[in-house]
Amino acid sequence: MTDQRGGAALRPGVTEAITQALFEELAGRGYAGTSMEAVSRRAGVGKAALYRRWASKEDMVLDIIGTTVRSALVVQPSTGRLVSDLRVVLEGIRTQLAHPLVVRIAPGLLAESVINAAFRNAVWTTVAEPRRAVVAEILRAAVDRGELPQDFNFDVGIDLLFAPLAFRMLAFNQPVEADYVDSLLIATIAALGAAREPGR
Amino acid sequence: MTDQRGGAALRPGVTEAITQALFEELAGRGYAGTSMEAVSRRAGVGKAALYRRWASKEDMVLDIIGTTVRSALVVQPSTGRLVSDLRVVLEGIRTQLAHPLVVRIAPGLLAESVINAAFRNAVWTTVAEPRRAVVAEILRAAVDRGELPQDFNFDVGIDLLFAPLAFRMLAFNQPVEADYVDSLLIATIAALGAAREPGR
Amino acid sequence: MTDQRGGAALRPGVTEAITQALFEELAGRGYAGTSMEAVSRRAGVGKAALYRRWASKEDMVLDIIGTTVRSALVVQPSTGRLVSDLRVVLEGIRTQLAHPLVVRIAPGLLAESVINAAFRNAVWTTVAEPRRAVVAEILRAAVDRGELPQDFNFDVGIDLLFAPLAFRMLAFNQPVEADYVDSLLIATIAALGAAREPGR
Amino acid sequence: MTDQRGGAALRPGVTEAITQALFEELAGRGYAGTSMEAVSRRAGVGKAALYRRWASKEDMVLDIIGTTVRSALVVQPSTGRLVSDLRVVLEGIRTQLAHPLVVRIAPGLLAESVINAAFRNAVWTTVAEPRRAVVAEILRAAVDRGELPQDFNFDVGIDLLFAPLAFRMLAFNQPVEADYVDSLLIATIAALGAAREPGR
DNA sequence: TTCTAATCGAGACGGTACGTCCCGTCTTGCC
DNA sequence: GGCAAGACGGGACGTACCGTCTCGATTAGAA
Repeated sequence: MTDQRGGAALRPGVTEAITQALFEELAGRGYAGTSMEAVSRRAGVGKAALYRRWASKEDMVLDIIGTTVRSALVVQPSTGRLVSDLRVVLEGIRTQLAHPLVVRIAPGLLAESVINAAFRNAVWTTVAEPRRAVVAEILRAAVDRGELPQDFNFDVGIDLLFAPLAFRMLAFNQPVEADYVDSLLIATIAALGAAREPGR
Repeated sequence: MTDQRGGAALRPGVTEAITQALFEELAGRGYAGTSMEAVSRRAGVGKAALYRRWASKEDMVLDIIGTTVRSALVVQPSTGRLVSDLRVVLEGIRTQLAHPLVVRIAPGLLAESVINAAFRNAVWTTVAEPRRAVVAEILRAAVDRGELPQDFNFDVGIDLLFAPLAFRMLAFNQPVEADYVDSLLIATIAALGAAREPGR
Repeated sequence: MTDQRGGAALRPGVTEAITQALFEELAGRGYAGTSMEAVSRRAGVGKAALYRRWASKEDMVLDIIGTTVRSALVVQPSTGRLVSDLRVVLEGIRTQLAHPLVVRIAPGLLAESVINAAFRNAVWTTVAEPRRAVVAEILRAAVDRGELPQDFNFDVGIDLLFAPLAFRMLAFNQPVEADYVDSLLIATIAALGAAREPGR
Repeated sequence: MTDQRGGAALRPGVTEAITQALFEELAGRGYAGTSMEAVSRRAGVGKAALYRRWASKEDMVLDIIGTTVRSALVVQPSTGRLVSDLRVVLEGIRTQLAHPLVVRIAPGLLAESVINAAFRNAVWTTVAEPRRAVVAEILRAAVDRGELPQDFNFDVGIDLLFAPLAFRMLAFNQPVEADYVDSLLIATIAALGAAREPGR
């Protein structure tokens, strides 16, 4: 967003109205079905007010969603035991993905990120990376404690934890209950011990 | 497509030209960026020729892609050992997903299926289901041989095998080499023994 | 229409059905609004049946209408007096133009003839010319009898008789009663005596 | 055309470009052959720019042509003598109808007015009526001066003056020289004295 | 009677235009 | 200069006809 110089500043009330309208449109029509026209109409705002703030729909959505996602932090648990730490994280992820607004908005964003490189990078950076980092730290501590082998394969390990959950919930929109997470966790814990770097 | 009665039949050459053009458009612009207008233009065909065959873009893509996917069968391996059976299947999936045309077309289709229920069902039925069935049979045989526990959790198990691969390749477009499959396989095999029904 | 050799001849029943359908379409939608598609549909006939008989819509309409018009002959009156001869002709024209089918079809044909040279020539030849010829003969006889001057201007004279009637009824679709013809006739008779060749 | 309230006004330059393009299309292809698509293309303008100004082709043509025609006023002559007043008017009409642009555009408009009631009314109101009014006033003055009878039939009289000229030039596209007008005038003057109301 | 070729209906074919919608940009006039 | 409103050029939408072409299935004159 522009920082003002001589003239009038962007009015915050307008930005809020746009943000509100964007969420409603995304929830109701998905990312692809959301038009700048419709957002400006719903916000009771001129189209120029949108383009004055962001260069494109992509820009606007990444900015607004990014801000929201960054504020929904993932806690870094440290119970001292691998299984309970992971349970906290996975259950947190599941809860976030099951939130009604996320259920309706996230798939469209994933859809766009699948196609759109800029979008994908933004999603990876603001959504995936921080969550992977939390798990990476948990796993690193487990390696240090000897709960996991020294040549532990972090990529495969983290994928095994996140991918089933994310794929089920986002790509195929299937409801996932807490005991799926339990089963997943038990199985994955077993897997982690075997996940090693390929050229060992 | 209609089977004729008295009148003129849809000409196969035209259908072929459209199919060819559709693949090129999908590869070049993605599902969302593909327009009926552009397909008809590229195929050197009137727009009516498209609408005579399919009611909508969705219809057309699902029909043409569905036909192609159904013809790309997944072999049912039976080496008698769990690990080698799974390696065949996973490596087959990886190879299919790494095909240049699939790399460029599939993400857009996944994107649409994330948003569009009809699309999602079609993708689940023609793409996911048959591949999951192949793995389910392998796992069933392993249970029968005693390689896996009686209360083995098929859903979690199959997810563990497919999701990491699919999520990496489709959602985040990351290249996956054969040794990722190796690591994944080794880890997953260990996991499978622990994947049981929740209420055990 | 083709002369046959070995194969089948154009079936008269089909031609009749087309003729019937054409009149209905012309009456209902005008010349411009009449499509070959609609005619073939209404006639319960393939489009090819039309194009096998005529090269175009223009061709078809000129042929069918021309045949009908030629059969609606204008009688050549000879009462021996100018005024009564003209009254017979003008009243005949008025009656023809007032016929419900003519009211609904003729304007569209005039419309097309205004634009389309081939059409205009056909209308001039099959419709205007014979009627002008009848009046010309009446006027010629009147000149011979001394009722009109030797240097009588036939073009202007005939125009004066026909144009007001035709313009009112065809171009502006205004109803014309018999006493308009009376007034017109009385005035025109007076005019005719004064209609002479310009370079007299 | 709307008068603005809060938003953006229709830009006059665009309207001019459309007007220019419309005249060229009408002259080149006639009313029926003129498409909105072609006008927008020739004007270098989006189709929406047309539909923002007018609801349809009919609307657009009536508005643009009407404006032009209204600006081409007919002078009201008053030489004090019937024959010279009428000569001025008729010669003016002939000159207008002989203008190359009118020759190419007017017939198509007459054609449409023959078919289309709204069009016909507009043509009658903006084109015919004012010209008839001019002549009516001339004739009224002649009645007042005693040059024409008290029960003079204005309808027939005005028709006799205009119809031959208009029918020749518009319906049959025949060139009309000044001496045709002379002959017509002389004959018609004679007729006018005899044109009376039917039930006298 | 069989042959044979043009007829028939139906409708697919490549096009063009329709009138609408939305894109992202530009313009106007008020605050 | 921000703002609401909305016009701007552009392009895709799905539909309707255009005039031509392609089917099998009659149909009727010539052999």
